[in-house]
Amino acid sequence: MPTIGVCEDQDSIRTILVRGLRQAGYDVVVAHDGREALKQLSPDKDVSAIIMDIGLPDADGRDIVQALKSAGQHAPVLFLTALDATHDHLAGFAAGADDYVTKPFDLKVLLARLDVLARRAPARSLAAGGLTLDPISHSARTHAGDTRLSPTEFRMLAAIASRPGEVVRRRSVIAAAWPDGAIVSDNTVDSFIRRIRGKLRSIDSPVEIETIRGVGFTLNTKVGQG
Amino acid sequence: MPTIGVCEDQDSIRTILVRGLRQAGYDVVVAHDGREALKQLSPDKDVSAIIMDIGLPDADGRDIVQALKSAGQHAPVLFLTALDATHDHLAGFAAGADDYVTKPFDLKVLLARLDVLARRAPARSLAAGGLTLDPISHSARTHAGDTRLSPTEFRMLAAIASRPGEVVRRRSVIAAAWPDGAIVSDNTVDSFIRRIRGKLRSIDSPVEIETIRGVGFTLNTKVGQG
DNA sequence: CGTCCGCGTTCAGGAAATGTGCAGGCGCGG
DNA sequence: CCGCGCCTGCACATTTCCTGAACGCGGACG
Repeated sequence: MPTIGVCEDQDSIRTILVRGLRQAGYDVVVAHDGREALKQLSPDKDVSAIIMDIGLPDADGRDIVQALKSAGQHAPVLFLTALDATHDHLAGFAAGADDYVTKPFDLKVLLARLDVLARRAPARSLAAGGLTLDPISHSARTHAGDTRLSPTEFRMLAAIASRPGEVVRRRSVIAAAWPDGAIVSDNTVDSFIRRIRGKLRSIDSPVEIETIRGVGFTLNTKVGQG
Repeated sequence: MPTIGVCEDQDSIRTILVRGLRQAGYDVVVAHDGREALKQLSPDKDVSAIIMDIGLPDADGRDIVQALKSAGQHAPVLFLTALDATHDHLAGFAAGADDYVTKPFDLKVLLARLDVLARRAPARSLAAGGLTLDPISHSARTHAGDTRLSPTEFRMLAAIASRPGEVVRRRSVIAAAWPDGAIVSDNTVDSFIRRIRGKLRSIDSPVEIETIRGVGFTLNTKVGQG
């Protein structure tokens, strides 16, 4: 579920990275050069960490990182580069690196280092109108307490709560909560919605799931509450 | 003035570290072995980061770190060791490392990495209250007594207890308790969890291992207890 | 050399949580 | 007033986990 940004111009390395990250369960945003990185990794993009090459064709990766940071992108950065000298390391950290790995690199070790960075990043708890979702423990919390959701329940609720006010179609809910291509009857979705509603009620949630007949669901703040 | 904890048994290296750190403007707390580290770096000591050797004379540095973390010491940890193999790196990160540097090392680079760690505010308050792990004797202690754990049992418990409140995935548990690449059936993990639970019960532990179905395990304070 | 014991592993059975979907009724919208 | 879509309560299948026990391997020990 967490997303990693990758900026690397060499095809072979980029492929290894992307494949490894996906296999490890990350979503990946890819950029092939600095220009693209500035767009793909802009501060509004929600990435947990960034892997940045230094020797890009159109810019110095360190400059890109500094530009991103000054623009407000605070995700931790891991430089991945062939530059191994002491002053290269120091320059990398001076540019705002959170980690610095030299090529050739060990994919497993890189993933472990990335885990550390992603874990450090402020827990991306999804909050909407007094309801807080904790993706780590699969739980939902309000002022009145918290409740644990099953994996499927949590994915469904997260899909709906991540777009408060908007209407989320049944298709979207299914796509978010079930593996690709899964065949799920509408009735099953309804069943889950019912259970989630029950759990939200049990913790006196200030928001509720509203049904948009014939379309899908939406998250609404309850009347008479905050 | 930030303080750095250093645990290293080799005189030459320890001297270089301490001198370099002092010159860089840090206060330094020194330990020569695991036993001393447990005292000098206890959770009430306010250190910004810890440099830990793995090959200590009286214990494994990784076990020391996990014991410290389960006791509530959440300062970031940098392992400094001669163990360079992939599985050594992975074992280090599985044990809760925030960085991992191999000897021989470049002092300037190490200081730069330390800067990155020390800059981060850990801001954790949770502790596995009432349960103390002793990495030297591989035992767990409460007010009611103590019990010995097998090496695997201890590493599993340490992995879970070193992150109180967080959910530790099965994968992480396996990564922390078994060598890299080991094929461990879920059933085996369950079996160990059961034995650990039994031992915790036998010493009337105020905390217990709770399973998060489909995800992993977490350390919880028992209801009705402190 | 044989025995015992600690340790890691595995199995079978059952319990519990979760995923799925039926049947019937209610209510919204036309 | 009708029909479809949604809600509810329930039953069933499946997955995941717990329990109790046993096995094999190796080291310690006599």
